[in-house]
Amino acid sequence: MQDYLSQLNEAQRLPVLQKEGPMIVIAGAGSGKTRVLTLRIAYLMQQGVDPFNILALTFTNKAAREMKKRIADIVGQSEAKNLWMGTFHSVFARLLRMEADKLGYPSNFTIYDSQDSQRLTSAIIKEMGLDKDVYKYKQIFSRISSMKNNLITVRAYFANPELIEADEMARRPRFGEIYREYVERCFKAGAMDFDDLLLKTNELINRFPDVLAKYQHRFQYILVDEYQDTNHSQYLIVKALSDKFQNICVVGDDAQSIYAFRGANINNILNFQRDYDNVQAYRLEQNYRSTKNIVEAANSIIEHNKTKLDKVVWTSNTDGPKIVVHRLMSDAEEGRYVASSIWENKMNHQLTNDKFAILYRTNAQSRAMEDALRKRDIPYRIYGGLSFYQRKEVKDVLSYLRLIVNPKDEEALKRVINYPARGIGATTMDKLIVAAKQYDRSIFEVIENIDRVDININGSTKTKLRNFATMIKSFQALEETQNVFELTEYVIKKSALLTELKKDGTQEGISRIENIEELLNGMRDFVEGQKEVDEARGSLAEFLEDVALATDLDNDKGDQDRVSLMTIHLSKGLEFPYLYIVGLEEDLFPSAMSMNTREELEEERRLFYVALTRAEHQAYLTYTLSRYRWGKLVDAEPSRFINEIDEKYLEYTTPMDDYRYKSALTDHLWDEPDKSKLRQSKPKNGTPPTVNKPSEEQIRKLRKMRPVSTADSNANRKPGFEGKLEAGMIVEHARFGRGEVVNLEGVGGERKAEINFKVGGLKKLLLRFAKLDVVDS
DNA sequence: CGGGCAGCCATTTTT
DNA sequence: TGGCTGCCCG
Repeated sequence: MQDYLSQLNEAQRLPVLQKEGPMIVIAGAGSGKTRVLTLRIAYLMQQGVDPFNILALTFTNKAAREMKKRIADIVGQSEAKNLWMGTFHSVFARLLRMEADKLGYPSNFTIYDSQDSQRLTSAIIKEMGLDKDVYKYKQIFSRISSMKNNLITVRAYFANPELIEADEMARRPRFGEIYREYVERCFKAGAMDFDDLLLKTNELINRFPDVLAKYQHRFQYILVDEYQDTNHSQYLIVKALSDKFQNICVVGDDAQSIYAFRGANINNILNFQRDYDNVQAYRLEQNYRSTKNIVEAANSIIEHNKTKLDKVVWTSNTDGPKIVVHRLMSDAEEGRYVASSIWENKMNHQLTNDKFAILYRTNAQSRAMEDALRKRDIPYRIYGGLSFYQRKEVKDVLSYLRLIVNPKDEEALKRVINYPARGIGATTMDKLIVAAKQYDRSIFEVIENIDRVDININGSTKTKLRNFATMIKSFQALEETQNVFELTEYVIKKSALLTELKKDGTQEGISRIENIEELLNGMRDFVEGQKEVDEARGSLAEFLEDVALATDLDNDKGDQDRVSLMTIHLSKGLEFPYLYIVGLEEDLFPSAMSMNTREELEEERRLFYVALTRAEHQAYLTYTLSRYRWGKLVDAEPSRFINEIDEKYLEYTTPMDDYRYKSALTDHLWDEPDKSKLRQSKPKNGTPPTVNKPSEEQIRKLRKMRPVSTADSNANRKPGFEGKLEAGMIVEHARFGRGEVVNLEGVGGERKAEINFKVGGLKKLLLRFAKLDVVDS
């Protein structure tokens, strides 16, 4: 242990050695906070604290696993395995299983993932006969979620006239009813959604003081990682549990708070010192991860934020190369640039693929990168998007299993009752749902009692229903004796699911079967793992819980040597020697949807800060002048964030030659109103890229950003041109010839001139495209 | 009831 | 552009 402690710097050692009392560790990016947390826990155990009395909450399961492993290395596996460590969701799911009966839930309750939740919301909206264009299920569900995260139960909602009025104003007066039905349906299905895992925990400790006392006593030492990303519900749980002993240690970085959109409250970390008495505050400011250039560039970004704690991250690492900024014409070209840059770096520095990561703001951006990497035969792995367990075929299998554990699980039932097709269609389902409501039973119970229920379903359909119920019950019987792997193999055969998939001989069909095989492999590993740990928890139920709470990142077996592709959100906590941050464009990053308030923009900026601080050695920033969005080619402007980095850390590498364009190819682009042609003219991969002329404004910006360029003189246009244009001027257009400017409108990149051409007549041209020369003013 | 087709919507981020 | 829903016909 002493060995480990001696590896820490002074700032890191203090929070490790302070055994008791509330403390906050403000940990800058790359400052070794995981080490502090790990060693703090190990140290506590070495000081005689029972691991059963330590609760450590992390942001991802993967983080928990890794930390547990490191602790095991220090104190031994047998001790470490008794730690309560995991995400909020997994820890409290486990706790709720033990206490479920108090809340009227079965201990084998199902966990609805967000897809289940959204489907249920959608079904309710439909059943209530509401207009789906007014009541958009995603929006409605996200409001339900935010209610829950703020502990506004259905009852609290109806007791709050302001909330009701807000929904009336938003023209969705029946939100409250949807909310109520949603909650009831979940309860009847024996299901909790993600937010329930926190909400019900709160309910449990509020309603049952003895239960609270029990867990306060159990969790004498509490540690919370990534505290800046906790929401109100999580905050309250931590507050309540730590209230008795006040041995609470929270770690985080306000500059990396990026989950406000899902209810995270940055004030939790900003106000921590007000919430507890005699808080010890520690700061970890030395960065061990990145070069000086990267650290200081990141500092210069976050400087632009108003809301932040006082902290200066520094490093004694070398300067390292400057951050490369590169402009491209299109998203496809951006992909090619990144791929070839990775390839060059690999060659020049003898690097493996796993030294590289590509980060983007939205999942949709991955495609261009994938295409380019594939063309160069660079292996990659995409994180996020659909997790493995959310793929249709995998979820179908899991739904059968869920039904075995909990036949009341409505969402699982709806998925599989007619897949593979067994003649139980929508009409029958509707009738069953109505009957379930009428008898106040689950759908499965109605099916089980189909002969005793007054229901308008014909005889042959009833038989089909009976067969279905019998099949599920036979699976249940088998669960007693078989492990997850064996059971699942049996289920996919008996349910005819495998046969159904085999019918489809297409590439996708084959890959579906492969995915199911993969699932089975995972199950085999799980079964093996269980034998080792000898944890006697119900293994199917436990498997399903792991799966429900697993993220894509968790599923990573750290396999092979691949380039990582992921959203910036997912990259939090990771690090890569070579990092590409792509799509640095206004409206994309920062996102057009997050620029309405200062708070939103600051969160985007923190996101950029997180992105850049993932880089260890070299970072690349790219942006394009146009990109496909919603299947349409749209113009783009460089992100303001590029300008916010102090220039001295940047190197602009875009050659000015890019601006040369072939007029034959692009002539028709000059008449702006018809943008559709622009789309059609987009060359396929492999042909020389069409080059859109950048706007004067863009050129000006680039100039400003690139003081030492020699290529500037090659620019074929005078800057600031559009500003000089006035009504009455005579101009010459490359294609339309001479004309007189009659009117000007718009600003910046949107500025247009109305010109009366001698030959072509009156036309409106976007100045950023129009190639005009002033002939006479 | 099932399959096929057409039209619609979507892209901000996720436990 | 692509994935999903809803409608229509067999």
